[in-house]
Amino acid sequence: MLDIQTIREQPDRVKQAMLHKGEKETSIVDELLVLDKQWREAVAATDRLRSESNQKAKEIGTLMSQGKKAEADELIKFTGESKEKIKDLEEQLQMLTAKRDLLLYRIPNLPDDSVPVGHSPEENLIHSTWGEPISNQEWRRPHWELAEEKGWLDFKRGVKVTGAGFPFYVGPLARLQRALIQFFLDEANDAGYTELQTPFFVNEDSARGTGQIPDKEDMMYVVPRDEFFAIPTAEVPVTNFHRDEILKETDLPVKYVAYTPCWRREAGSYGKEVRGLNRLHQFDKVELVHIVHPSTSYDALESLRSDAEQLLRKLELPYRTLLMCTGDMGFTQTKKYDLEVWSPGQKRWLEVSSCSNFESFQARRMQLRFKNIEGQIEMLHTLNGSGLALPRIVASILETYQEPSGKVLVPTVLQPYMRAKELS
RNA sequence: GGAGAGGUGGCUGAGUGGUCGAAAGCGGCAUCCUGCUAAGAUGUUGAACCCUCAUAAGGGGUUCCGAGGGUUCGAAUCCCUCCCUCUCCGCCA
Repeated sequence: MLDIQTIREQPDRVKQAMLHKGEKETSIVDELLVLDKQWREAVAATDRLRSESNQKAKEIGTLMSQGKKAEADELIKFTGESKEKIKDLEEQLQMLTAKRDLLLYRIPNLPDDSVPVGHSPEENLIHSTWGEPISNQEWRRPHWELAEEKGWLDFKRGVKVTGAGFPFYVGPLARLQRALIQFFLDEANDAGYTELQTPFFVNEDSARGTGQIPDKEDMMYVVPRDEFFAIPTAEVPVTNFHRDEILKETDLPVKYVAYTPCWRREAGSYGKEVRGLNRLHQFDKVELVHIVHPSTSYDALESLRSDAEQLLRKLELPYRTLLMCTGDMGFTQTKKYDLEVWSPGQKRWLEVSSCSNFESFQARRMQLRFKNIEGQIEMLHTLNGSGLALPRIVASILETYQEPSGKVLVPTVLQPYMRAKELS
């Protein structure tokens, strides 16, 4: 959610940003400003009347204690009448607030000036590439073929037990995942992140805090009986950790890492894109979150990206980093990098991390603030990025470390965790 | 899951219908004092929103005593629903 102040003062800048983010209409900005004006007038009117009524109610108390019943009765008549009026005004105000907020929630975050303007994925900027993507090796098989043949991945039983998109990882592959999680967490700890183990279910307030509801409600699994949501990413519990809190400036920056499973309904996904481990309903992910002083959030974004990139480098998996253009980066971000790992068996890039700055967009919604050295209260900036999402890393390892014989080697950094040099 | 108790400001904790945004203590901050590892004195000290205003300082107003409703001219105080905490029982890794 944007600061209403920004919209009041720079409506044209907001409209421009909306167009750059691919919105077709900017008229809601004007609608919002009209409503905002009405809302403020209504607030003023309500407050004035209430003030008057409060004043009189106090006098009644005094008069009563002095035994001046007749005078008190007259005032009671007056306050009794204003009570009705206040009720009407309050109803009006509530309606205006709801309408205003509805529009406010529909206005996207403003892209940073360093973000390329564009409307399609083709306009994303290739920020950098690392390693040599393997091509011309037709013998390399996609991970699902190899892994199912070896019995390391069991989709069929996953379907039997739960449904599509809930595979079993068996033996070496289960251990590879555990090794990756451990490796990612250890690296993050070394880089100064505080590890959190979080709830895997959250309540409605938390889902709203990070913006999963109202608009992305359909992505989450719901536990109706207890009104919980299965988390679609650790971002939800981790960022909500400090919801409604005022941190001290001296505590900043705050950096968290958390491993969690993630559940996503992924309604509407199908076909080649979702083969094998490419897209699942349940997957594991290690998530990095920064909560920082507003003046440092863009430096934090670079450091977050670099932390995630280091993991791929240590795993020796060729990857590229994209700077997402305005139209491809989503509603809540001001700047976003995607990390894509090369999948030589599928001959395509797979997104394994997405590092974003939200500035105060999430923080405002969550009332996540800090008290600065002068004692004033300001919104914090939040950032997050995957470090990293497991299934596509596993896919890429199965294809990159594959040998013509079908043997799969273990990346050097994982060998101590796996206590083995190859998967078997 | 059953029975009981309770949820007040950064913390402890008073307050059971009117002058209570809330006593007191602790903590924090500021100043002063003291030459000794910290003590004392004085003052100050919650948040959100609206208006005023030079996007200053300051001022005015409204709301917030777990959350949401209700009763009342008036609610931290009374009633209802929900959430949470504690104690006992039950169950359980």
